[in-house]
Amino acid sequence: MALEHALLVALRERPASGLELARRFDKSIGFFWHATHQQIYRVLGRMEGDGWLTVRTVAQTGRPDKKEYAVSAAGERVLADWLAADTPVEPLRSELALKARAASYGDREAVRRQLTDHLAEHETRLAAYHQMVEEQYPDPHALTGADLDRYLVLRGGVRLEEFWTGWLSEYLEHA
Amino acid sequence: MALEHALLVALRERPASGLELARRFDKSIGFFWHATHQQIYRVLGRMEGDGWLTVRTVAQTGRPDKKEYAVSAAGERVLADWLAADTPVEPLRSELALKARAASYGDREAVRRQLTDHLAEHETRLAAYHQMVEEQYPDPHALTGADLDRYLVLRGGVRLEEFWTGWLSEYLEHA
DNA sequence: ATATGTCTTGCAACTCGTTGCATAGGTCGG
DNA sequence: CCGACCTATGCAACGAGTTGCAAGACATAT
Repeated sequence: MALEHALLVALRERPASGLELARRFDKSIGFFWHATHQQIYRVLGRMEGDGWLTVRTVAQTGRPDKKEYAVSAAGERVLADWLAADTPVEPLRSELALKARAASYGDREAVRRQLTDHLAEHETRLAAYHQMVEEQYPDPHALTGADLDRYLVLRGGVRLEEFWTGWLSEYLEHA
Repeated sequence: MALEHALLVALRERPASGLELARRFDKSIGFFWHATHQQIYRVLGRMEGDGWLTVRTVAQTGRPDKKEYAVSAAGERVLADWLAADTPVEPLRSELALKARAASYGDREAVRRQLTDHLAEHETRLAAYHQMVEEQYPDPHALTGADLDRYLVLRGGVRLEEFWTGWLSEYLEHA
């Protein structure tokens, strides 16, 4: 029930088409959210039907038309209501942690290999996030408002990758 | 598609009934997994039908009978195969991070309040995990095999809560 | 002009998970 | 005995999310 809100946030930052949103969800917003294009299209349609969004067809040169969505006044209210509502502490699910716990019931070396692969992947992401911080936020102390929020969430992405690399390193070192 | 495997792990550690599993999933295994009892009952039934589990009805004093499930030989094979299979890096979803990013589109103070609540909750969990480490693993260096795995996953729980408390503190301090 | 590719949107079927309710056995207090 | 409550299992309906496929618009190359 929260993809709607993720889309409202993304469209509030900048109006976009379904495919553009799908791409954006693989990037900045994607640190803490993810969605496939089908899911996005379906929900966009429902939100438009509910009057939360306005659409306009945009002709493009060399490409098919696109439908650009923007947040309506009603959508703004939905967004504000959601922001004010309590947020449950989300339950976690990590298949990898489950495998780490169960390693002795199968091929322990195979499990180690997967943890090693994930460690490399999270190290790559961590480096990418660090680069984003350097390039996009050279002077964090000067930030305010939405820019500061986005920077601090990116910091959360950095910290999350540090959690993964730290824990996986600890496991691989001791087990 | 992985709740099956979580149940195999839990039942491999110790045979149990549906309700006992539901309770266990709120505790140790629950650091990195979660499931409701309905979901558990349904999947247990399917797994039994697939021959992954064996059942025996256990009479209890002062309570209704329970159906105690255990992993069959076929279930052992499924478990081993799963442990050897690649694990995709799981996409993350955090409604709270989304709200942090969107704070300027609504009542910023209300968002801060939620982050503060979550910070308190994660500090509580962190303290509980630390206590578990002290009580259950007084001498980590002596651990091996499945015990060591369980300890290291609990360490992951500690590190994850440290991520949350660290990030939320940073956000609240600067935004 | 035809084939190939890619951008954009979308449908249909399926699995997974949650919520609300139901049923049955058993305890304990009044 | 009756009502309230706990344990244990389960059904039905719904919503959310994924996967596979399709179709139309436009571009480029052969």
